[in-house]
Amino acid sequence: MTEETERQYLNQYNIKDYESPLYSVDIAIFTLHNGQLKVLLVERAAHPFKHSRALPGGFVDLHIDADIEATARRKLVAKTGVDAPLLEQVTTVGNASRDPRGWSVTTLYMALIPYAPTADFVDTVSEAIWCPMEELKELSLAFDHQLLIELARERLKNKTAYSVLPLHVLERPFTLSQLQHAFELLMGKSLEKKSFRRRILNAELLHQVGEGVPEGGKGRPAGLYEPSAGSERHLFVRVFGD
Amino acid sequence: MTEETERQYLNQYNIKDYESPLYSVDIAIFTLHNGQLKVLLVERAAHPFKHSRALPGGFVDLHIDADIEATARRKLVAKTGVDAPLLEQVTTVGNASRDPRGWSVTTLYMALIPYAPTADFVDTVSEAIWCPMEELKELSLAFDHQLLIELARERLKNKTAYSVLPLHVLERPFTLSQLQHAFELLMGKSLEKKSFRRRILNAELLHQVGEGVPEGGKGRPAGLYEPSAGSERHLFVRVFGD
DNA sequence: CCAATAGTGTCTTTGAGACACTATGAG
DNA sequence: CTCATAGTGTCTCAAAGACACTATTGG
Repeated sequence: MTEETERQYLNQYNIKDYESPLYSVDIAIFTLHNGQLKVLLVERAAHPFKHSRALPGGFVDLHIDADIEATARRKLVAKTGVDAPLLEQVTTVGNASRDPRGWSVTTLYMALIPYAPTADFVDTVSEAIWCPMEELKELSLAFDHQLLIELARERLKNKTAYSVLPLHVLERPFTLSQLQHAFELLMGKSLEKKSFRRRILNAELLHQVGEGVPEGGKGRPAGLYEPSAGSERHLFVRVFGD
Repeated sequence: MTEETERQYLNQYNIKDYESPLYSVDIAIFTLHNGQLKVLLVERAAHPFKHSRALPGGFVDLHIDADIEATARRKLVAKTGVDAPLLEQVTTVGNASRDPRGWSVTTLYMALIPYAPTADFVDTVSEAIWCPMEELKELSLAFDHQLLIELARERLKNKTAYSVLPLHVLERPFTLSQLQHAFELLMGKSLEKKSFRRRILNAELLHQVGEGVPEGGKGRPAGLYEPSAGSERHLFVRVFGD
């Protein structure tokens, strides 16, 4: 019995000889603006679902991308101009029915960035819009992107309860009230002021960098804070907000 | 300007026209046996890495699998005969270098099952072995499977600290001492007996179903417990073991 | 003064850590 | 009795919830 060597096998191997699912990477980019949680949607330029709204995403470029996170980052930078944000893999969804072209798999990432108008980074206004999460249900999105957004939203909510994820949506410096507000929007519930401040300050994640004006120009000036180095990765041993 | 319709586009679409990464599903199956955490390894029957040890896994069967979890479950059942276990997606790894055939993506699942000898479910003993995690470092595994196992191991450790995941590796019924031992092996640290029992019993996840003999035939008989319906999904608000 | 926002004092409750203690069986 | 394993009593400590209180600004 002659055994094929691995070298021989690789020489004659051709990926196109096998039936393989479509593989793509999608990214749910969140921000806060005007007291609302918003997600970035683009208009699809090609079939299928041409002209429908969808999450930014697409196929891996085998020649440019070193890994799938690079694919996600490439899409993120193209639509927002932001690099070095919070970018995190959420999950991978793959089945026979999510894409009319056939069996399809997508790895979903989520990103969290401070608000910036999309107009600065895309050619046409309609190409990318910040959609408030509250208006999402009314839209009909391409593929299963409505589901993907829900999955990312869930992760956002859960992780906010035991991390300092919301730091990533604020411009620096920020006040503790602004930070609490960000937590409340991401968690979808209001938090007790004293408990919140005790938790954040006791963890020694922030350092004060001065005083600023209060929200809306009225009231006592608030302390301004910035995260200390590495503090964005802090995890609490207890979830917050009961 | 004539616009192609979506129907026309789909009719002439052919997935093989595009360069796409390889896509596979791998699964790290864990169990406890003889006081050790073990992971199931199989011997690869084909190139690349023919005859190397690897995680069970492989390509999606587009005609059989409804979704990627079905692919993972199919592999799990084939190697262990176990269905309806804990089966959970860990992460997806994809890059240009992990497979000698080219750009490759794999979605990693992990499963947790009570111990059963592999011989009952595979044709040859060498086809599947339970490898103690302590002996893993010395082995040279196919692809990046050493890394994949580490990722699954990390998830196991983290999730054990805020869930009741270890319930899935025990035969029913079990004693609280056995359960604590399972927790300790999965977390890789010893736990304080009183704290452990208080935590588990206060959560009302178990019901007692009698008394059994103690470990090793000596000492006071222990209460025997089974999980109540749905309790496997309980999450604590506080991580255990500091 | 008032309104508005920022920030504190302090009591209660929950649940983990430590660790010594008691309980029940086999020999 | 002793040894081994199962299970409890109870004190301390960390941190969240509740909520009333004080502080600092603009008008």
